[in-house]
Amino acid sequence: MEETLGNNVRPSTISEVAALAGVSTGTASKALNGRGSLRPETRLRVQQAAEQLGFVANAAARSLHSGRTYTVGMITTDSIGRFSIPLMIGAEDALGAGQMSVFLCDARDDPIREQYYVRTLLSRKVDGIIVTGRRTQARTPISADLPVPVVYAFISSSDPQDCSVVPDEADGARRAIQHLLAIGRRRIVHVTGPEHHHSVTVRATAAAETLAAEGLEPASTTLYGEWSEAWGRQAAGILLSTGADIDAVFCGSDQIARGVAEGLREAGRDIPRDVALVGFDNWDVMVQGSRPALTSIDMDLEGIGRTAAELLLAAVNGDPVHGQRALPCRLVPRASTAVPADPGPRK
Amino acid sequence: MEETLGNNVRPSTISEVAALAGVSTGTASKALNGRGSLRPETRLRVQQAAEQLGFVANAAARSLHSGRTYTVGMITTDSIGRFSIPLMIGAEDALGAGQMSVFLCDARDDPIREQYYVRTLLSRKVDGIIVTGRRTQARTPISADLPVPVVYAFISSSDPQDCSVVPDEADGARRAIQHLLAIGRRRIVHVTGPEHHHSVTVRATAAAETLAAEGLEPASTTLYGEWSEAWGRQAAGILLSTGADIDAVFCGSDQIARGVAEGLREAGRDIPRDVALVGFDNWDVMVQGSRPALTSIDMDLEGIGRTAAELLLAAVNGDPVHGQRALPCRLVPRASTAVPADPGPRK
DNA sequence: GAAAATCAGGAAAACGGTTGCCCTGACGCT
DNA sequence: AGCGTCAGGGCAACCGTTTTCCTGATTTTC
Repeated sequence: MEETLGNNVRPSTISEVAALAGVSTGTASKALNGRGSLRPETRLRVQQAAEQLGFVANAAARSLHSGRTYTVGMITTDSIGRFSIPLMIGAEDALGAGQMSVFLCDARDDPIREQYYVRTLLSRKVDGIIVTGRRTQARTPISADLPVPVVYAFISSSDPQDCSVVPDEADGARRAIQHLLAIGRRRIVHVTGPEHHHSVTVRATAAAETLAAEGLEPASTTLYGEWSEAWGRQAAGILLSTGADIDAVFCGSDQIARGVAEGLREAGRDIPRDVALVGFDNWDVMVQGSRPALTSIDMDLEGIGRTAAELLLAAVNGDPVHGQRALPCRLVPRASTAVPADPGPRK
Repeated sequence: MEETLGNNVRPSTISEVAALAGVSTGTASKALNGRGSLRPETRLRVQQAAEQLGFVANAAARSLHSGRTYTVGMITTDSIGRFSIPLMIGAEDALGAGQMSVFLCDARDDPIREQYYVRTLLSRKVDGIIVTGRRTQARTPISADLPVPVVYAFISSSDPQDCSVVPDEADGARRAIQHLLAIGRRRIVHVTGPEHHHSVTVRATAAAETLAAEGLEPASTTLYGEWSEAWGRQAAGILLSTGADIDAVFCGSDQIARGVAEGLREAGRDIPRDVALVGFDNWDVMVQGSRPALTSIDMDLEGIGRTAAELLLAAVNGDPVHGQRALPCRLVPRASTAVPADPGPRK
């Protein structure tokens, strides 16, 4: 009863195909791979036999001979999270198109686990490894002298010789400020995350420089806090209570921006009329849930994943790229910076 | 310059190890795997040679012989999303502990892609396949008569003989209602997602039945809408304008609950004093961002992923389990149902 | 001290597929 | 008729590892 259904359940081998087609295994192989010189009729006969048996070549056996596995490992250093997913999607996209399969390894920020995974991946003879993680800050390389190419995505390697693909966060901050300037705001303040976070300092610095380049000063000292909505609400309170004269806030994350939006709105400030707001990350659920919808900076994580995968493929094919590549960000305009004069953000 | 660093870069084979240790490859294999009868001294010599060369056994060659690859495929039917991640983490957890590696396949809801991936996985001779997806609704099996076991996680297969692990959503709804009853609420209404969504009907039915079992009727007809905060806010407006006399709302998702919370709060209603609120999903960013923090139903997605992986491992080891397994939900109490009398939710 | 038992390790055959080389036979040419 | 050419397809080596079988050598046993 159990297995009444199964007929072609047992995977068949090329010798069975060959036998059915009445040829040798070598000939069968050539027929299926379009090699050698065979009569079209023979080729067809083998193909039909393979079809009939549901034959699928054993990748292990094949790779044993070719040395290539068409497989890569993807190590995410901290648990698979909001940032890792788009990166993985992007990478998987580019690799899948290249007929590669992906080994998923979640190292959970544990170096031991990570080394274990590297070892496993090497035993599986992956053609390459992609390392991703939550923070853009540089990390120590996963291992020196690996027999396969490695590309870091989002996270970067502290070894400048390693290939890393990261978002140009300074570019993102610059775009945010320039956008606010473009809609006529001049009294701009920056509310962001923890002061010692790499992304925070990069973005804050770029924001300040962009203002300075226009001969402007921040409307208030930059507010550092946590990556949370609660901090955003608190920051709004601070801005209101100090009576700072502001007409725009650039936030270090969408969550913070959403908190700021709530805080300001509840105090009767209109967004964007009184205060325009720009977030960072372009996290759909935050930018859409916020009232009004948030203008935000998109780091194009999927693009980063895709680029990393493409560079890895290039390296696998003997064209290694060294050093860090920073990909530009994109500003996505929404209601929180839609000025009255403007009929609204373009679709 | 390029490769000055690499010394042990080329992966070494067991015959190199054997040569270095002065034994045959067979003996080297035995030494490294603890097989056969060898002099301790010989064993050690081989191990040191392997260490020195950084030898890692080629998994392809090994699996060619053993027939096992210690590899499973994980197909996520719709794009890797909020639901798939915890599932994947759970599965990866259970599999990693079992020394298995995971092939990640994102089929993006495309049947063609899915079949392509199944084929690829079979060619890679995975020991089994886990299928996950966003909806809990049953789906057609990925393929009939596969030579390897398949387990569905979160999503379920329409073939009752297939092994599926799903959340017991009715149980979740029951817990939500019982919790509200336990804190003394009697005039309860259900606000949820699209009427024809499988999860929606299951939860709504269970909620109504639980109320009925207590001899209660819903305080208002169930409100069906979208899975969004905006709909939650709108629903709050409807409840307020119809003047329904309610003291609790059970929502079909945390996003809806958050919207309801905002809507009610802005109308001056106090949560939980006037109206208690329970969400569904226990999505951290929503339950924490909401004011007050949301009591929610947790489907234990990680547990589902883990269980699915465990069942798959069992099947791989010759202990197949058929049919559907529904895992209970868990209510996570937070401020939105913390009644004044109660000193607050237990940590 | 010889036969038997035990131990250590080597040789070789798998696993499944690919590929270079070689053989065979048909055909065309002189 | 005899030779060369070439298409078609078989043979066998090889990829890296495991495992079975087997052979010497050593130890045990009577």
